[in-house]
Amino acid sequence: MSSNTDFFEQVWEVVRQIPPGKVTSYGAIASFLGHPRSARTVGYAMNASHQQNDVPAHRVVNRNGLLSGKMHFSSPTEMEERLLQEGLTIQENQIVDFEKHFWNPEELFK
DNA sequence: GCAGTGACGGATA
DNA sequence: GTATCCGCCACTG
Repeated sequence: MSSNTDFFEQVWEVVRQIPPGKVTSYGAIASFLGHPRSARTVGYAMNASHQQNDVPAHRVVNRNGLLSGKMHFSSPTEMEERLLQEGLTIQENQIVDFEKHFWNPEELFK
């Protein structure tokens, strides 16, 4: 039976597949799940992903490469520090060369 | 049940 | 390129 929160689980499942050093956007995940206009809900799922332990929400940023959700982590610097550890470069709360580190869920089918 | 809000994104002006 | 509006889904008051 599909619950109304099934969308959240779908989002978490995709986010779990994001390889280290890579990032994706809310819209990309939403579109991959068949809801190209539900990027906001993806963000909401990320907020709820705190109860999960295998969801690297720090690898999900907005389409602008901006760390829009850093303030929602345990510490406002946790997201940035974690991305830096994975070899990414952060400047002004934004990922440098975001397009180069962008990971699309379609890669799962490769 | 209605209105407002949110870790967004695309279209339009 | 900037500013504004609309849409989408889930949650709260």
